[in-house]
Amino acid sequence: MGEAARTRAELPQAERKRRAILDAVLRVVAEGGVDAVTHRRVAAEAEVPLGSTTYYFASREDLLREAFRQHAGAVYGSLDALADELPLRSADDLVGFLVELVRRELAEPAGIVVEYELIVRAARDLELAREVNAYERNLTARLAESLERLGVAHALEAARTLIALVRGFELERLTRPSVELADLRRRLRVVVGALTPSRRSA
Amino acid sequence: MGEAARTRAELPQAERKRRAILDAVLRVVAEGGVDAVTHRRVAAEAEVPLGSTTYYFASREDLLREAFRQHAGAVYGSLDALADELPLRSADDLVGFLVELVRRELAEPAGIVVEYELIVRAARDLELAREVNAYERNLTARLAESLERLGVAHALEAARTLIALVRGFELERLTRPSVELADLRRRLRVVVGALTPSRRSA
DNA sequence: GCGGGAGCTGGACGCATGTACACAGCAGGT
DNA sequence: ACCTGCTGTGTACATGCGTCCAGCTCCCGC
Repeated sequence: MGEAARTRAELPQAERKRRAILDAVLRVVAEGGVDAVTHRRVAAEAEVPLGSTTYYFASREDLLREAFRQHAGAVYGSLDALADELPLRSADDLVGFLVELVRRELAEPAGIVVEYELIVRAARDLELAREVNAYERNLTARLAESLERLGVAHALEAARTLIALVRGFELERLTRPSVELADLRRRLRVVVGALTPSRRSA
Repeated sequence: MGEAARTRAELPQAERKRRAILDAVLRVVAEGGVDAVTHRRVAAEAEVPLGSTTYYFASREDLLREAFRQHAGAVYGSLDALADELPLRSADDLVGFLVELVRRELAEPAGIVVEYELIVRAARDLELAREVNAYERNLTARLAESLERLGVAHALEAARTLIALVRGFELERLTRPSVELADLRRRLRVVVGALTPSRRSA
């Protein structure tokens, strides 16, 4: 083994502890917002000693940044899973895909709160903004690729439009849980209809 | 005078101080986020004694809620002002109106940060959520009324779609200031085109 | 002009926080 | 078998917080 693996199976365990801490951060953010992320609270939530949070992460900012990265990874995972389940063959598939994606996110609202909580914070934290940007670019690129395969013109711009629409919906729902997915579906149908030239409304 | 006006011109002065404190809260939120809103920081920013913030407002939540109400009032004001300047006579006017509205908001980015910062917080604060909801309903109703005058079908739903789109754009811009208003204009044109039946794309 | 009381203030208190650091525990080398 | 050095931990400290409240200031009523 190289120099990195100092003791028998040490690094894997350290990595597991790191993950546990980051998961705890995400749970705390979902429950109490970014403000609630304190070393003590996170350590208690992750059931690790107080010193661990400062030992594994340089600062509170570092903690939040890495936690967002972890969240992003989880989102990529569910995106891939959904893409396997619902292949995109037409514009109608696209609407269904996006609605189902949001439906799953809403089933576990922690992720949504985390995402917006950290996006807003990123407006004041340059490093976090970098992380968020990478995430956004990734999402946009994935969607744009699908759109291109569907023959949508200006795929990148169209992807941004759709994401903005979904974001606006989720934001709306954050404070008004009565908004239904059917509303999102209707909006998406209108916009997707306008984006795909082959489809007629009447 | 009635029982309310205890001393000569006392209430006006008290009201002025209240406003000064709320303005200070908005500035602090814009600069450092909701976390940064502490009695000491706000008092310093408003140049009032420390005790004033607890004297005039029951709690930190109360402070934030009322500050949001103040922000909402300011937005209504600029909406009215803009409506006087740019009367809506066609769908093209609508796109121009919304873009100009966002342009003015971006010119003073504090308002945008405040809005999203507090919306996200409202996900965990029921009272604040009530306030935010009233604001959203007001905005939506105003826009819907204009849409109806333009002959747009399902005006309320269309208004929500447009607002979601704008929100998504502003959120995007929060972490990627390079996004241009021209992008928003293009997106709005597509969507408004789809919403207004009388207009053809080609 | 002055007594009284309401509006207002700022210092003090108890508490939670981030961080630093002295030390424990363990594994490998000798 | 001991030494060595590193990973990981819990305690201690300074700081900054929200809140409380004793008392000051100021102005009306007399």
